[in-house]
Amino acid sequence: MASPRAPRGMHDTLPEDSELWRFIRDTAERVARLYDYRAIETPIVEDASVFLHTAGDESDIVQKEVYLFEDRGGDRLALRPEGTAAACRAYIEHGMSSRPQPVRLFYFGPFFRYDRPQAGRYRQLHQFGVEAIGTDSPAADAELIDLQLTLYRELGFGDDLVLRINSIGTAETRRNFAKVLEAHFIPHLETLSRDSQRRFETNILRILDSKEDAGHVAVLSAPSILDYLSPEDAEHFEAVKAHLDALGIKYEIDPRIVRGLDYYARTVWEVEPPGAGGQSTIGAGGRYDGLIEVLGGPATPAVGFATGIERIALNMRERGLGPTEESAPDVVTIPLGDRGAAAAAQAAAILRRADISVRNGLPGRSMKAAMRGAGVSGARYALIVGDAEAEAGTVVLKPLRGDEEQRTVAVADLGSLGPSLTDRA
RNA sequence: GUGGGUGUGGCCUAGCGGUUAGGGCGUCAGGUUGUGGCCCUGAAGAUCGGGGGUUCGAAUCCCCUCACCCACCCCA
Repeated sequence: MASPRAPRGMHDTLPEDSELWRFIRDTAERVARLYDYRAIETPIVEDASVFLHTAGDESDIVQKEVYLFEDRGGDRLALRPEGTAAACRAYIEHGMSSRPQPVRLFYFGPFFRYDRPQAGRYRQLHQFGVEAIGTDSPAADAELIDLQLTLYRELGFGDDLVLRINSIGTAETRRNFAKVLEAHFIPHLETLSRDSQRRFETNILRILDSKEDAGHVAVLSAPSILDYLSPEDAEHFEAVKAHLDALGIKYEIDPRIVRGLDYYARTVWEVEPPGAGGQSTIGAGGRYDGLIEVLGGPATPAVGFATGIERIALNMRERGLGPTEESAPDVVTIPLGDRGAAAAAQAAAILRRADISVRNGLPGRSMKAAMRGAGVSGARYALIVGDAEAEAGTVVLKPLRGDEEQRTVAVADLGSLGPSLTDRA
């Protein structure tokens, strides 16, 4: 019988990968706190309506990408496909509108989308997301972008990442703009790709984003949504740009960035590595001024972004970024004989209390094999404990690097040796 | 959902109709009596993703299927 495997599109994070992951997570949380954002954890499962109503029941997202199930009590639940709606649900549920606004939140965790896996796209994915709920200030948009870029910088990315921003106004703006696009594309419909012809019916804004027709004259000459913004929206966008300029943040304005869902408003942005194609966006954000209301809360403007950890890790590996040192214990014990094994375990306990990491060698191996293991481990010291040492209440401390001589140490003195046995600062 | 590529011990991989299916890494054990990382020797470990066919004979050819990868679609 075939052994079970991890579900399609879902992966194990092995010890050798977890080092990088922990670095990313620690850095993300550190940066978020630098901006005074605080962690929120929401359930991995939500009432299905949290995601279905917000995304719109007819969208592809809901139709095929949400993991839906009924629990034993008959409740309709969904594995969370994203974090923003869940954070908003919590904001409403806990009356956070009566806290000082905006409420600044961040989260880091797994999300689930029933997609066909490919490079940088998985069914279980991890995101770090940051939300500022309860403000329509363009300064908040800029703060989130700044935070996001600071994170990438702290992770070691250079300034070659491309930030593209756009404003998509309100749902009404987009409805009007769709009509303009319709009129623009109708004469060219015949010469556009099949895909674009389909998009003409389903989501005309996405024709602008078509890979196939990227060079098509009709796409190149298409009107820009920026010319159809309301005066207030245009002013807001100008303010966002001014804040970015003040922060010294470079950006490209890309009127082809669109978001289909109604609750999006005004600013949207994406960050991607230069020259990359395919599933390359490593993080995207935007304003969702209508979402809280859709979820049954008070009309509340908000802005946020989320960034994919797998894609960050992918890019970091390509660039050779992240922690380089393999993790190794400070000390490996080499027990010889039964009494030695008992004494070695006791010595290990003393060292650990002094914050020295110790791999306690298990008895039964030849000394040669045990020493070989200690050498391969990368540890700084081997601690040899045989019956003779056990008898005398001592251990032999042998440096594994450098040419320092080994010495015999009283067990009682091990604790005070403390810091001298570790690399750590 | 659509299209393409790949599938040999834990990992990388040779073999492409007749081989005891070979190698490297890793693992484990030895290299004399209590001392390592290199080196040497040995061992365990694959029936070649799964199923069905063609053939005297298949890891090697054909069909189906599954998985992975890549691209499209979509991307909250």
